[in-house]
Amino acid sequence: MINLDIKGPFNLKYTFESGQPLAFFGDYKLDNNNEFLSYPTTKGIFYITMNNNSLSYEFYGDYADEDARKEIIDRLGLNDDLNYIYSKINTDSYIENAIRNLYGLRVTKNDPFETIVVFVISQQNNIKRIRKITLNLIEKFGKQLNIRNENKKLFPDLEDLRKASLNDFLSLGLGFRSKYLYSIVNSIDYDFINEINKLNYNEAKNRLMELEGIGDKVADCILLFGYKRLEAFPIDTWVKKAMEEHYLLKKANVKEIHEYANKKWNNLAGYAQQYLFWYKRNS
DNA sequence: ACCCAGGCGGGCG
DNA sequence: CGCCCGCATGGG
Repeated sequence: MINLDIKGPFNLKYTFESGQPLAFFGDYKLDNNNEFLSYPTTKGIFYITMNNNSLSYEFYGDYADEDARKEIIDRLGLNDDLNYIYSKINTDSYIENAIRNLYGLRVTKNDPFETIVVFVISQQNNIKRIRKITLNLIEKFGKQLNIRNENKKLFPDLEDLRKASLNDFLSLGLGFRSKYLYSIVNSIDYDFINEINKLNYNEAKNRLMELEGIGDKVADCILLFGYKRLEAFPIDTWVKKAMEEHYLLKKANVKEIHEYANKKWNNLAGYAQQYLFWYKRNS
């Protein structure tokens, strides 16, 4: 057991539940005053316990101690200065309500490849089914890791998913997204994934959108949750609805919405988006 | 039986 | 550009 400090407000439940990658392949339980989160990565499995805002963890797999620590800090957004972020995005009463209702929700930084996979699956889909399909992929293509005589599955990496056929994806429930995922895993490599880090936001988004099945919205999700580009502003049906009802007051195209959001919330539009999305979806 | 879900690609005007 | 359609699948 290793302990981690948390600065500022942090709500593990909201962070886990709010439609970010962990919601699609992690496990969360609340038992008395203890919260438990576990999740697989491509290299190991993490077990996190929260009690009275104190966080401890164990991990298994191919991680040096310091890398495991960094994995959790990134994954849960523990280094974000949430009070500063609130001061920048709390611009009006609507988002103020969202922040009050979701106080401590953090934008997570997930593994870029994992994020590409889950958000390609996410299109025209609902959260429950995204999760089911993602767990199917893990079960079928993830490497096995033995922990205390129990066999666990890791998140499949690029090579694991290259072993899949188009029919494999279809049989796991990906539907019309099967051809997208098949095309992507067979056309990118880890250089492609790492190069995104060196590009500015617009360049990175255009690069991602060259892939089949990645459009404006999915590219923004990958940039926000996989690369933690906080200027990314994914516009799905819920966010579009929130923007039209509370901000733009009329139909606007995605370009106008992006400009408006990044102007209003500076380079933290992605954080604002996550609060608007989850708040709108649950109201 | 319809409608929708963290959309995208392609075709048409 | 904007609009419309097909695309798989399961749940309300």
